[in-house]
Amino acid sequence: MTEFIESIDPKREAIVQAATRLFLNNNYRSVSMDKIAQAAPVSKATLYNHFDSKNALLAAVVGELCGALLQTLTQTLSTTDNVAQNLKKIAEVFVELLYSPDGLAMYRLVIAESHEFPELGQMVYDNGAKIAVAQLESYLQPLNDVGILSIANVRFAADAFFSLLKGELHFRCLLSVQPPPNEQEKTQLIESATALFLQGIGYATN
Amino acid sequence: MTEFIESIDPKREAIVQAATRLFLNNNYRSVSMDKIAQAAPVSKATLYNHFDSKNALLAAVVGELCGALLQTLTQTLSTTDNVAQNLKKIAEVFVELLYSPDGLAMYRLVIAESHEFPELGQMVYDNGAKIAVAQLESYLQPLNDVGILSIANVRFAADAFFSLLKGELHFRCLLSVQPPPNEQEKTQLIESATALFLQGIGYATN
DNA sequence: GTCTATAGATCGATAGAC
DNA sequence: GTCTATCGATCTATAGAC
Repeated sequence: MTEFIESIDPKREAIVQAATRLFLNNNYRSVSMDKIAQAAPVSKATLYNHFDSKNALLAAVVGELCGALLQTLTQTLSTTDNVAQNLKKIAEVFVELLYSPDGLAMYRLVIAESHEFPELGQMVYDNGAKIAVAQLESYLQPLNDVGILSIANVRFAADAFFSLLKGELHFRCLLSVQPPPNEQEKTQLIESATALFLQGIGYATN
Repeated sequence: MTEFIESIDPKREAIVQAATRLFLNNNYRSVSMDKIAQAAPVSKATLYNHFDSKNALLAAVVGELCGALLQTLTQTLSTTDNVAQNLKKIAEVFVELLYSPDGLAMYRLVIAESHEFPELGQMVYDNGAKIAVAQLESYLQPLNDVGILSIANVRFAADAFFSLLKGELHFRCLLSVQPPPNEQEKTQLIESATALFLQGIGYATN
């Protein structure tokens, strides 16, 4: 059995952290390598010793963000048999991620750059939405088989649940038209979305 | 009665058109004023004679795009009394806009820049999603009052319908993870979303 | 590996002739 | 209004000392 020892390079870590903060808080294009080096703080030569290019640094940043994202999404859930309760638990994790300042910033960052840098989009999708939808799908499928739910297309239904949670509110937040929702607004969103979804897939709440 | 005569400046028109094409096809930051002037084609001094800055040019571009957007969204609809049919008509217009190459590109452009340029987000929201949701809301409200529908929150329901149409598919397209849907896929999306929505708001299809 | 210093290109914006 | 030419700043990336 081989043992993997992650050697942690403190300079590299500092660079990635500084770059992450700058990329999320500002536009990728408006952040220069000088600013990143200054914020780390390291010299620019050191920066280029660890990362071949600015694009490579962005890939590393998004990669590490995806790691954290994946860890949050795959945390265990669903301990009760109550479908509505379990859906709300899933919703809470998702909504917390989606409307967090970093979550919104990552969304903006990746959407802006994925057109000229497709690997980014693939990475975020595979470690985010894809996992979430697959999890919900594998939760709904057996319930549908047994007849507790009556869903025509389970895959579409799983998509739909997250879409309802995203909603136009998420769009407004991305456009900086309104600030992220507070706890009360998030709870209300989850309630409304869950209710419409459950009725939409033929589950009678009571 | 005063008559307004729009004097059309061909140079200005050429600049806006060239800038629109470049901004939509590439990242705003990676498009230089030199490239825009070259594509128009005009000299850079002429460009700055018509627009004070690159940001002002972006505002003009997005403003004109919003004009076209608004015109498409406010086109008359709903001639039949069939709720499902009317929803599908609304959905068709919305989906066509949302997944068109220019629609996706505009989405990317505005999301990327609205954080450092909030007027952009406000403009697009006021002339796009806001109008669409308001229209659907004013269509659903009387039906709900009469009891044909049983919606707890009409505003949320209107939001929800467009969210279902957007769905994770839109996210994947934005991330360049998959190409925009073809006609068949769009029709299927509209069918699935409408069905789930109608059942979710308590409308019995038959 | 890490630093200082700088190359070489390109950026947004402007001056001055016509 | 439109052009050519260019300014000063800033960008990504690298060279060379230690």
